[in-house]
Amino acid sequence: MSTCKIYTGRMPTGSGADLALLLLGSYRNLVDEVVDELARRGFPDARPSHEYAMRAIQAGADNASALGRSLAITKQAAAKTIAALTERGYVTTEASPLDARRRQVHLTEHGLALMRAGAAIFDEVRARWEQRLGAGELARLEEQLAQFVGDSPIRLDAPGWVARDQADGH
Amino acid sequence: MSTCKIYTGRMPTGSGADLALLLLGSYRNLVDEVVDELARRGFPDARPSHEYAMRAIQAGADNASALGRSLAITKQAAAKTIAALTERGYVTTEASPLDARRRQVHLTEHGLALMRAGAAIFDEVRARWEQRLGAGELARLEEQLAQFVGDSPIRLDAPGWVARDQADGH
DNA sequence: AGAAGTAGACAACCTGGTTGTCGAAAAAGG
DNA sequence: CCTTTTTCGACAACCAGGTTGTCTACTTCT
Repeated sequence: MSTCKIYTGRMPTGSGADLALLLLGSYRNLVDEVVDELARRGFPDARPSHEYAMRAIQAGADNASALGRSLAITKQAAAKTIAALTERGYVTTEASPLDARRRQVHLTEHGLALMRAGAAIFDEVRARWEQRLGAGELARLEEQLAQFVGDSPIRLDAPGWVARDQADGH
Repeated sequence: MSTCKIYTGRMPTGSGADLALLLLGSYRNLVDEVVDELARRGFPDARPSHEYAMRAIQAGADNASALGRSLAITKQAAAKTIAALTERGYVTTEASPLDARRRQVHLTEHGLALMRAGAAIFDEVRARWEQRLGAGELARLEEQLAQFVGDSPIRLDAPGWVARDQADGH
């Protein structure tokens, strides 16, 4: 509890570095909450990156190379992701009849269930934010953020943060 | 150029998952810009995590254990960070005269220069955002984000994203 | 003095990425 | 039709930034 914070609340709203911390912190809070709730609802091994990868698969990136392109990562990394998803039973692969090189990926029922649960929880959390801010305010915030994001592909090579409680070694 | 995007702009502002992507994307855009500019200004090996670690060091976390507590990571990870900073010449360590176990860390002139440059660039980017949004708007946005962050310590175990151009293997 | 706690080092490991190389299959083009 | 080029996926080695667990040296508390 006494972990002193790198950013100790209510800062004077001015420094660019703090703005970055605010953005990162908000993201983390949102995502951590979703991951925790997902674990509680029977998906203890779901990681943020899985969600995004499965979205891309659902949207048509049904093989390693395409998934890599879609996620702006290498096909090798994409293949690893697919392997992880397969291990956990969220997707299956099979040989493509059209192209003997391809291994075609698609979601299992379990995978679809994860996506439904994930989307629902995301929306719940967003609804809580909306309640705190007011509907118009949140929409405005999203619009403003969208301006900064522009049309740049969002790279989510953000890795390991599962928000496990940090118990310092022994 | 044809990397299809996971989030293709102007989304309808409603889904919680997209909100997460907006936050992450904004953060990445901001930080990538700073890292790039830092490289251009003579700090080609500066990583986002360095900035944050050095801030904590400057704020008094002048040994591995303290730095770990400050950053909410293990002391081992903190020691690795200190090693990386030392390698790059941003900090030096010396034995503490008061406590023979401790290795006291402090910033070098080069490290201070990095921090000055980093802060300046961060502020420049923020100023550009402010210009686009209007001063009041950005302040409001920051305030709203601060509400979501609350007083939770911001964990920045976000790792490897340096936004290097993704050239797919051969 | 002795017990308990803390600082840091070392080793092994994990995750989500990265190169680079390769063989097999498909597509393009003479 | 045969050759060249491209693409897909696999394998191996590596890296960054974390994690545990174990261990020794030093401090502090009683």
